[in-house]
Amino acid sequence: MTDGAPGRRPATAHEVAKLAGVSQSAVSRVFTPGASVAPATRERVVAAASQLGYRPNLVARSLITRRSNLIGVVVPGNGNPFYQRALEALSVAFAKLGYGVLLFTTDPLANSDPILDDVLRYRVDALVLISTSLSSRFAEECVQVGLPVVMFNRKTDSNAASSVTGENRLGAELIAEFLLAAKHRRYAYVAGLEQSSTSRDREEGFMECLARHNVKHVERQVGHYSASGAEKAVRALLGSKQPPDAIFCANDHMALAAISVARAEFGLQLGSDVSIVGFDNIDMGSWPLFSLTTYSQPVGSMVERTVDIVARQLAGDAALSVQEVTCGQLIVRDSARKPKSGLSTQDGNCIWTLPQTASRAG
Amino acid sequence: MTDGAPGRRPATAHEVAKLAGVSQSAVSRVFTPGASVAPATRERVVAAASQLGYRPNLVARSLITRRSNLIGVVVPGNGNPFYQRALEALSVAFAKLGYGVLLFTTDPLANSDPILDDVLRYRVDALVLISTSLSSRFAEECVQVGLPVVMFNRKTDSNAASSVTGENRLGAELIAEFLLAAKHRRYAYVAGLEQSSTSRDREEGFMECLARHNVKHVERQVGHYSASGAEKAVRALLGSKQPPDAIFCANDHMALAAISVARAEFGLQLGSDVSIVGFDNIDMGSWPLFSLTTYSQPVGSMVERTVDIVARQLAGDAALSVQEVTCGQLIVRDSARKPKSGLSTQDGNCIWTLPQTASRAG
DNA sequence: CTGAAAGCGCTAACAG
DNA sequence: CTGTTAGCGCTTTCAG
Repeated sequence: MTDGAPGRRPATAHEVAKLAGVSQSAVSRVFTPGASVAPATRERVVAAASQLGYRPNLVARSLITRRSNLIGVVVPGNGNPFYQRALEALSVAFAKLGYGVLLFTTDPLANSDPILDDVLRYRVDALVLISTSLSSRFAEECVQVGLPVVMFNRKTDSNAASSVTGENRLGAELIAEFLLAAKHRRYAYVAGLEQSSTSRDREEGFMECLARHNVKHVERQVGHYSASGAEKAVRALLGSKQPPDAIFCANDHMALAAISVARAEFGLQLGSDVSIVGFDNIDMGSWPLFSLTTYSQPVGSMVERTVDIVARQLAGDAALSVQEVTCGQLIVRDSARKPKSGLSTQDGNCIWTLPQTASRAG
Repeated sequence: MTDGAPGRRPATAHEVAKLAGVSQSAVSRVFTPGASVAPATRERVVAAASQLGYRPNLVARSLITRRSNLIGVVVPGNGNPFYQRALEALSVAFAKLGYGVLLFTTDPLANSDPILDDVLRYRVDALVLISTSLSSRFAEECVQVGLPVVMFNRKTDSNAASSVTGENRLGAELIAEFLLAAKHRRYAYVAGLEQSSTSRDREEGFMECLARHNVKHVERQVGHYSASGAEKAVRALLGSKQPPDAIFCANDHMALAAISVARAEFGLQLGSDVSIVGFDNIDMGSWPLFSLTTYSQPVGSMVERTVDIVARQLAGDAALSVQEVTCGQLIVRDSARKPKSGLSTQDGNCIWTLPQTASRAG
């Protein structure tokens, strides 16, 4: 009832039409959402279609509508769980809107220029760049060709493409305030990738806030957003003569690796011997073993915003470029020493906000 | 030099032909790998093409070649790092062969039947099912329609579709032998999903081997392959009156969550108070904090095999259904107590093999 | 509401 | 080696 022969090629609208005794365009209409077809006709077509196992060929449809219904999504293949979640959510959200996700994984090591060609050849309707380290020229080239681009968790200097990011600067500042309030002595930052706008913004927020509070020296290492990079960075930090007692890692993935090293290799107690804070709030951070203090980036809303921007651009009624910032919170757990005040509870999480009394330079 | 107007639609072969003063088919040939074109012609076409920023429209090509150059990949959205790695590797490998990856994420909770429709509509050339819990009818339906299907890390009873799996049974048996050799007393298994062939095979291997050695009672919990599921399972296990001292989790993702709970909530010392073993050998298992003993599934070779099967099927010269098993090893770290003998080193890992003296029933 | 006709951009025989 | 001629399977006017 669903197919003819095993290996036969898929039924066409033409064949359905013949079987149903109608014209091929009638078949097309039945499978076009807004078209008007007589109930009787529709019924016969549907019957014939299901008998033949017919499904409209999206390729053919794309050719004429000039819409592939495909969204290209570019993800760096570095094992960051935050991207996994984002990708999962994007995929589900786009599917719900009838779009397919064409996945491109950038090898963090190799040159990823050919991806542009692939993307353009496949005629994707839009492109989502998940915080990848592609040259910023990339996005601009796409925009120039008229391809809507949304950068997820990243920005470029020129605001040619839209972007959805978390509160990188603000979050990092708050983390600095938080660590200061708990009276740490020696601070360190573990950067992601040097080219990454996200890592830079977080670093600036962190460093500048510390500077405002007269912290002169802040240790710095680069973790390349990878677990092994973070491990090395933290070994260097904690192995030095005057190890820091407060480490801010540019993202959770690195923060977890940092905790692993601090505990297992240096025998340190998190939250007392050393404080480690991350950024993202990935699921694993809440595992009792890590209990990571972190500034959250709400994947759900970020994905929502992203999908929304794409949808609006595709509908044609949107500005060409939007910069969205989604709000997060400082989620307090046990990986960092806690200040006396400023703590409260929200949605089952302990969060920290800057007490009124403290000064907050703009 | 790469484009005409900003928002204009992409150049067509026709336009390139006009500009180059050749026929449209000449343009087509220039962009077809094996075609014969006079050097002079090629040059003019290439020049015109680059001036117009022309790239062949894969959609149009697909329509006529009846090949979308798209491989559908279905992944369960449960945050398992093993799948993330597999997906990354598959994506890179297929890209290298000129295929795009169309991603489908199954919501572990929701019904995923509509995916079949999507997949078929997009006319993907082949389908890779990453150990998803889709009804086994799914794969069979695809095969019946003539769509090549490879199951990654999973099998169905009917061998209609090809599959690439690790040594589930053998690995689990070896784990049992390993735990027995280290003289544990009370054994437990944390299952994945009940429907999962992978979890069942591992359970069978584990249980039967223990039974052969006269272990009567083995505790059992279901972790649903999720971190939170595993946490619950382990709490139940370790919170009981007679907690097990040897726990085999159906995969690493759950094993890590289990370790987290055992250490942080029960204050247990891994490898002495309790032994936890996983399956997969994901990167995080080697983090010093976890130091997970596990049976490895080599993602690299599994992906290679998968891509190879797909490629062969697409080339037409392959058997319709192949069942491949890729070999792994028992990687010994510190999360489980070690036996006296059988340990050796390989590729920087400590591995365990069954000492000759012990009996090994078939 | 329905059918006929004209393509979407490209590949694949064919003659030349 | 090159141009001409048919379509691939579908959407979309346009008459009826």
